[in-house]
Order: sequence, then C-alpha cells, then structure tokens
Amino acid sequence: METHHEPAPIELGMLAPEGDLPVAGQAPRRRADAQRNHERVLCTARRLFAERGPQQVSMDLIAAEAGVGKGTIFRAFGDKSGLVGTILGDDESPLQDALIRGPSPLGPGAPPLDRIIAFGEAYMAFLESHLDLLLASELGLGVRFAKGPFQLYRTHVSLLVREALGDSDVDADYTADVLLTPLAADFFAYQRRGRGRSIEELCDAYRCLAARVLSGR
Amino acid sequence: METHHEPAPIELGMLAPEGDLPVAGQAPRRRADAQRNHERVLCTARRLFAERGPQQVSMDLIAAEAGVGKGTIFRAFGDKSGLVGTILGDDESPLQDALIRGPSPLGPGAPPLDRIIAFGEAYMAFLESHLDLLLASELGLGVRFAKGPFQLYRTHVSLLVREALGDSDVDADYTADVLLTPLAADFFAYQRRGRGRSIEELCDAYRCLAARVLSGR
DNA sequence: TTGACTTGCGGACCGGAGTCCGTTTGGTGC
DNA sequence: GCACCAAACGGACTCCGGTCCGCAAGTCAA
Repeated sequence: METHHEPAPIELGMLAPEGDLPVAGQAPRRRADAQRNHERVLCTARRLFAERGPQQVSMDLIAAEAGVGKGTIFRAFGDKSGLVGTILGDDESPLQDALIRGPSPLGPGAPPLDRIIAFGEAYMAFLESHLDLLLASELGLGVRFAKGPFQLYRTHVSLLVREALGDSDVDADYTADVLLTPLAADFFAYQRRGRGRSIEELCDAYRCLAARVLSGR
Repeated sequence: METHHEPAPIELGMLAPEGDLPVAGQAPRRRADAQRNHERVLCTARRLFAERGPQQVSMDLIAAEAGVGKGTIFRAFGDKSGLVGTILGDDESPLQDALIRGPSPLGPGAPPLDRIIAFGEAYMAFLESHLDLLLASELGLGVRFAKGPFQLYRTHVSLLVREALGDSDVDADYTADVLLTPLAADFFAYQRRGRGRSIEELCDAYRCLAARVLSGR
C-alpha cells in the first residue's frame, strides 16, 4: 500500500494516481522513524477500533498503545477523522478501482442506470461492513461533502446521471447529490439501526428510487 | 411563550399542543428560580448565538453571562444541541402549525405533490435564516433523525407520499426520508456555501426532484 | 567521522463539553 | 414563623480533541 502525504496533514485524496511524492523531480523523502511510527499508529488504531469501536477509543490511548506521542499522530493524520479516513481509504480503494476499471455493470460498459444501481449496492455493502468507522469519520458538520472519496463518487454519479438524462434540463449535479445521500453513513445507520431495515430492503428501495429519479422527461 | 419540559432534560417535542404540564391532574409545578434561570439562559444564548455564531459560544460563557452555574444549563437542556434545539423549536413552531392548520398548499387541501413542494420551499426559507443554529443542533452523528421536529416532518411527508403514490408498491417511508435529505442542514449548507447555489436554484431543483420521485408507476 | 541542518518527536498545555455532589433555596404543612 | 424536604444550584472536576514548542534524532555534505 502506498503511504500518503507528507508536508501538511489532512489528506486522503485518493484522486492522485499513485506514489506519495508531490510532483516529479527529487522526492522529499520521508524519514525512517516517521515511516515506522506512521505504520505503528495505523496498525494500533485499526486494532483498537475493531476491538471497541471508534467512539470508545481516544487519541491518547492510541498514542500510548502505539508508543508514540500524541503530537505525532496529529501531525501525521491531521485529526481523528483523518486517521479514520486513512484507514477507510485503504479499504475503499478496491471499490474505487472497480468503478473505473472493473467489469460491468460496476465498471464501464453498462447503461447508466444499471451502473448507478450497481454502485449503490456495492457501496451499501461497504457501509454495512464499515459503518462505525464511517460514522466516526463524518463527525464534523457537513464535512462529509468535502472529503476526498466523496468527490470521486460525486463525479462518477454525476457523469452517469448526465448520461442517463441526455440533454434534459434537469439539474444533474443536484440529482447526483440526492442519489448519494441514501449512501451517507448517518442515513444508512438510521435506516438499519433506527428503523430496522434489512440491506435487501434498502437495496430494493434504492433501485426503485434511482429508476424514478432518472425516469427521463 | 410557553416554556417546555420539566423532569428529565432533552425535550423539544413541539408535538404537544401547549402548556408545560404533563397530563392533567396536579401539575408537578416548576420552581420559581428554575423558571427564571431557564428564561435567562435562553435569552442570553439567543443573544450570544446571534452575535458570534453558535460555534463560537461556549457553554461556560453562556453560564457566566446568564449568571448561573454550568450545571444548571445542562440540567435544563441536556446538552448544547438541546439548548440550540429549544431555541430553534420556538422559531419552528409557526411552520409546524401551518403544515397542519394553515392555508393551502402548505396546509391541507392541495394535491400531495403541491404540498410537498410547498413544504420544501417553506423549510428552505427556514434553513436559510437559521442555518448556523441548525448545523449546531445536528452535531451528533445521525442524531438528527432522532430529533423531535424531524419526526413530525417525516410523518407529514410520508403521509403525502402515500397519498401521491396510491397503492403502488413503492416504499413510502423510504421515499419520504429521501425527500427530506435535501432539507438537512448539512446538505443545504453544502449546496449554498460549498457549491454556491442560490435558493431559487435549490427550490427549482427540489421541485423537479419531487415531481420525478413521485411520478406514479 | 563530524558538524550543520532539518524533520519529526512527544508530552505539557489549553479550551470546551459534560458530570458530580455538597450546598442552597423555594415550596409546603404545621 | 418554623421546620422539613425535594428540587435546583453551581462550580470543581474529568475527559478528550487538538496545539505548541523545546528537544532529539535522522540525513547529508564535506
């Protein structure tokens, strides 16, 4: 796995192809101890999050267990949601890859509605398995929308919406945002836990929703 | 103005018609000093929130300015979002009233799609004027869905969706939830501030969305 | 090696939310 | 008026996320 970002904290872009150096030329190289700490923290955090849930794990605890100072974690990941986001990012990239290069209907080739539905279902599977982490990574208000992965999904769905609706005068960007909200962690958590919906129900409902929303006009 | 709730904190139901006593019979009466403090806090908080925005106002500051102890505020309102919610609740009740008893198309009488659109537009006006408070009241993750006012809106829209779709096998509750998400504070804030959309654009887009989502089948 | 330079370290520190509990005070029956 | 008691008070305290900055350690040129 490529490790990300060096200078300022706050990252998890995912959009950049690979490598972890800014442009070309001479790489700013990352110091050996930094690299080691980065991995230690990530590994410790993964374990603790899995053991007791992200809400129950304080940054102090992660620092102590990983044997590093608190400042080190914050320099490397910006803040708690950055740390969670980095962990999520690793698990999320196969999906992102499948969207771009994978087989139909998730990848290119299928009609847009089918692709949107395939994406919705695939993402819901991801939601189901990473719900607590996702909830923890969206702590800030409205911050979700500014996050790296969201941009990719937004672009993806927006393109598909445009393709599906042709040159209708429907607002494609807005439609894409609306189609993404049922895939937001808090919405999904409410449906699953608050209202006791099953994943099958939610997939059905999403399929039906997408079809109606994209019914040309 | 009627003041709400007494025993436990956490309230802002708004659903109960009036008065602030549970049922009938002997009211548990609220002590005079409690009543006075309640009003002082509310009044001070309103002022400070308006002056510098809810994010910039700490509970300590409110307590100090209102001349009460911090514990007093937390006992009365549960937590910061409860305090914000109470303030919002006061401003929100005219809208809630209009939904139930007001003139068409907001109130009863108009076709369901028209009523949903009217609600959307009215609520967006409220969003526009109370955005920072609303953002502050949704701090917890997914807590929004559990909040008092949301239940009312959910029921309202859900009923209208059912009416609009007749006995189609579309999931009305889910559809209602989806129609409510563009009215969530974070979504709205993202559109307005992050993407620079105007209220008119958002109203248009919402109208169009509602029409497509409710296009019978 | 060694020295100069720079990157990264880490824990003391800060501010804010929310809790706890000993103390005060308003209501009520006498 | 007085005594009693529950309701309410309020500020010290805890916990946690996040910052700061003096210091240690890695890197590189000579």
